[in-house]
Amino acid sequence: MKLFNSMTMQKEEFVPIEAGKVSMYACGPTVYNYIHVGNARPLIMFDVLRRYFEYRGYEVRFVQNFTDVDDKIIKRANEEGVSSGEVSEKYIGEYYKDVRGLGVREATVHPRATENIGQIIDMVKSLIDKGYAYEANGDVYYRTAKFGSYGKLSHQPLEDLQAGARIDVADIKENPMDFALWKAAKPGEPSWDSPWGKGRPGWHIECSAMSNRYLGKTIDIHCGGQDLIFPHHENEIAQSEAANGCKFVNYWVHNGFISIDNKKMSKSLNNFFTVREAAGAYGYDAIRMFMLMSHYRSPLNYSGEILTQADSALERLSTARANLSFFAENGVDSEMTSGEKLLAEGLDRYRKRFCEVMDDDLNTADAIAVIFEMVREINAAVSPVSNPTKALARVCAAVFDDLADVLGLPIAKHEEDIGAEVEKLIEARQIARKAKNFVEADRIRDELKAKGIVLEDTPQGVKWKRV
RNA sequence: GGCGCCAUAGCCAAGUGGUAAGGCAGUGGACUGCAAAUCCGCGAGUCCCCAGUUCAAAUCUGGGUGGCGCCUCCA
Repeated sequence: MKLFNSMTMQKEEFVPIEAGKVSMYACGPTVYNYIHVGNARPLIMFDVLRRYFEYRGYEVRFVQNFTDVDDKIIKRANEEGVSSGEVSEKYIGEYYKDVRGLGVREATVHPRATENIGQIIDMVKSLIDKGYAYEANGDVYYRTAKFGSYGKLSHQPLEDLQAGARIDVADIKENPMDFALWKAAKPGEPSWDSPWGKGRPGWHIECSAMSNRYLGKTIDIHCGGQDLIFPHHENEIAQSEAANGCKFVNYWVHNGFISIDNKKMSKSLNNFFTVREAAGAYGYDAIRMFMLMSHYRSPLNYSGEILTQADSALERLSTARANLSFFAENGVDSEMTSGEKLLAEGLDRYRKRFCEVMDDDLNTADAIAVIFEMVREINAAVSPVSNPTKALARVCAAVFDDLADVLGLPIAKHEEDIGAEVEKLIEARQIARKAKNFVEADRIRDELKAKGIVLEDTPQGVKWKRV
């Protein structure tokens, strides 16, 4: 499999540190608000990356943290007159609701910064001991000038970064580019005891400490949004490599942004839609489909129109899958015909093509195209006209489900019970149809449609679906 | 100023040297009592523009134009 590595800026063949295993770290949310649609992209895309590794037989250890102590959380807590712990607890809960709705599986571990203060302090101490950090008025800063390759991920030498940096005259830092590892406590803030007095961790050190604790000194893949490259990921490299004396990450994988009216969706521009809002209007499923339909590194413009398009596309897949369930129940009860056997065997080529495109830097847009092509063939073969066997419908469903599961495509696989009352109406309509009483038949169909149930007549029986 | 990204049909979007995938929308036909769904068919002659390399360029090179991002908390 090839992945685009932001460090080398090219696609590279993925070679795991340990055969058959993958360690992945993703920077998780700072929990002071609902997540927005832009935040959902890495969650969904790296969930797909993880699922695909598993599909290919890897054992994946995936760690995603919660930043649950931070200026913004404290600010929010003060505004609402509650503790910062209450704020983070609330939004961790809301995060899980959205993530479940989006079909994102839970990580192997979801560590919290506040559960790792000891590890963080140890790492800061180690950096001071090695000369990579210094204490100033209860704060501890990273000495960027000491880390020779600072800037290697963002491909900007330290001098260029300094040229663009604003310089605070009263700054206690040795260098404007130095960043805080530990912040001295201010009154009313959550704090922990440390060798430098009471304080709390800086943002960047959390991820270094947690990836080290849960995944080890060197990890296979570190992922996140492109806007984390600088300074966050750059700083993680400086911290981890200085403290551990070895390479931090083998593959840096970054997703592109979601924009609105061609401007980056961001909290600072206040041009974002929360996942909750978008899901309310178009459904969680449409959001996931929207993300999957393009490559994870491409810029993606959010609009209501495209979410509607994504939902329509998904509807076609859901209909096809429901059709397979229908014929698995109502198909011919015999062995597959020779023609069907041939078709069933041919389905493997879709599986193969699916893997080929996914192997090429996780090309989910192509992967979806492969599924659509497969669906076209299946729809033709498993239809009222072809009168297929149950066996064929089941084989098609199995392949369909396998591929859909890799992408986490939200496709309902099993129809729930329709209810006795509706079944009676469907039966009454069938009697009316047989008697050529189409006025009555259409009346019943309209009645059910008003209840959100759409009927389709086939020689094999009446199909229904909720809309 | 430094670094980087993007430009393909009405809309979304793959494709990085060899006759332009896929989806949404639209439209013609088949099927249906009528529908719905489905299947078959139809749409890019400037793949932003110009020049170059090549037997061959959406794809490579150079130069434009337009848009975006990072350099500051941000997925």
